[in-house]
This record gives sequence, structure tokens and C-alpha cells, in this order.
Amino acid sequence: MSATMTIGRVAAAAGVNVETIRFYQRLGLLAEPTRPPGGVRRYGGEFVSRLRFVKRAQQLGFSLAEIQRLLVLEDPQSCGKARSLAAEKLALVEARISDLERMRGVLKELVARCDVRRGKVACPIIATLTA
Amino acid sequence: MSATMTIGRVAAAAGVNVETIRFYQRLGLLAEPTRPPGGVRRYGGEFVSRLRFVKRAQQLGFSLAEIQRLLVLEDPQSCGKARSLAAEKLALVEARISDLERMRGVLKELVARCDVRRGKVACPIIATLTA
DNA sequence: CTAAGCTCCGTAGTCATATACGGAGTCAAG
DNA sequence: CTTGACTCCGTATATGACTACGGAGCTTAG
Repeated sequence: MSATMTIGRVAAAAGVNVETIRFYQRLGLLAEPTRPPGGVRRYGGEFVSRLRFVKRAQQLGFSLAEIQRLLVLEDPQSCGKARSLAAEKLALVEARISDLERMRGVLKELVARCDVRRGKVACPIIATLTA
Repeated sequence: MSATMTIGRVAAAAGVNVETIRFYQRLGLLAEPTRPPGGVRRYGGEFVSRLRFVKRAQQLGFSLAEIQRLLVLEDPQSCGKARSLAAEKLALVEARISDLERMRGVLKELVARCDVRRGKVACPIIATLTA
């Protein structure tokens, strides 16, 4: 096989910390190749892909626990499960967006009011949060 | 004064856990009234307002550390500082919204592709994340 | 061959935001 | 005055995702 890289090279290739890989291995997210007697573990390109998978899924808002569930779905039959995990995550993301949009509205207004009422007695931001 | 409530009543009034109040006091976010010899601390309505302030600011995305900085700005002169904290937070919130919108796009596409290609060999979601 | 730099491994620490626990003291209703 | 609920205080635990450390044991460039 092409299992030639050391853990450090894998880490560099995927742009993560060595400790992070070891951490994922402990969690069972990534495989831990057998170590040749008196040697060091070697990794192939597939391992790097898997690691990138984890990082990409993470960027989509999946937690490590969810990614673990995602990684189990390798057989084509489980497409439905993957779909529902993704749909569920989509709903969460949309909810989070709504929350943030509400926050954005309030913050914008706070900043704007602060600009208008400069020089008044109390800071409108503090006053608003207090009231 | 109207410092009549016990910590439990304050907690109920603000809808938080008693432990949370004590935690905030340890952080220095909330005052810890002097305890009468052989008695129990009493709190007034102002304390409840302050606690609500903390919770409201938190809902706007301020961390406890930031709220601490916000709470120091009681004199009217520091309006500018409050404004810049709010503006900074606004920028963060907007960045976070962009991130989430990107995530939303990818997740939507994943789910959609899954619906279209049902029955094919590999799950498009897994395939996409792997590629 | 040697020295520098990796890898291995287990354990422990970090950050943020709380929540839980336990024993002793205090308050309030009946 | 008793009893049950509440407060106080310090410490410990929880969660998620890492990061750090230390001392062996490898590996590799020169």
C-alpha cells in the first residue's frame, strides 16, 4: 500500500495538529493503523481524506459525535440516514441564522441610537440593556 | 433600602439558577452584598435588573467577559466604548451569519442531491464529503 | 554513528458556562 | 420551638474540542 506518511506529515497535509489526530483516534473517529514491531505507524492518502472529511463536516456544523455517526454510513443503503442527519443539521443552522439575525437587528439599532444621541446624559446602549 | 429578597427569590425573578448567580458573583459580574452577622444576604430590585442586563447582553452574543467590560461603563462618558464593543460584536454576528449561510447552502444542496439520486450506488452526501 | 527531531502513550490541563453536592448555619410558618 | 426549606461556601463535575507535557523509543540527515 501507499501507507507511507508519519502522523506529523498527515497533520501537515491536512492542516491540523498532531495532537488533534491522536485525539480523534482516541474517540474512534479515525483508525489507528497497527504499529510494526519496533516501528512507527504509517498512514496513506486515504487517511488524509478521512481526516479532511471530518474537518469539512465540522465546518458544516456537525459535532464530532455526529461525524462519528456519519462515518459509519459507508454502505449505500444508509443514504436515508445521512440525509436525515443533514436535514436535521440544516434545520439547526437555519434556526441559528434566525437567532443571529435578531441579534444583528438589535445590535444595529443600539449602535445607531448611540450615534444619534451622542452627548446626552446616559449612554443609550447601557440604558437599553438596563431597562 | 428595598434589599429584601433572598438569592432564591432573585433567581426565580430573573429565571436563572441560584448557582448561576453565585457563579456570576465569583466572576465579579454581580455584587455580593455584605452579609449581616449571623444572617443571610438580601438583594434589591436593582440587583435583579443587573442580572437581567447580563442575560440580555448574553442573548446578543456577548460573552461573560465582554459583559463584564460592559458593566464597568456606567458613567456617561464611556458611551464611545460601549458603542465600539457593540459595533465589534455586530461585525462578529454578521460574520457568523455569513458562515452559517454558506453552511446552509451546502447542506441544502446535499439534501437535495440525496433526494434526486435515490437508488444510485453511493450516497451523494457521503460521496461529497469524502471527495 | 550520532544528534536532532519525530512518534508513542498516558495523563492532565484549558476554556467557557454553568450545574451538582454536602454539611453547617439560618429563616419562617405553624 | 420545631421542622422543613433555604442559604452559604468550597469543591467537584459536566460538556466539547482540543492542547500540553514528559520520558521513552524510533528515524533520518549528515
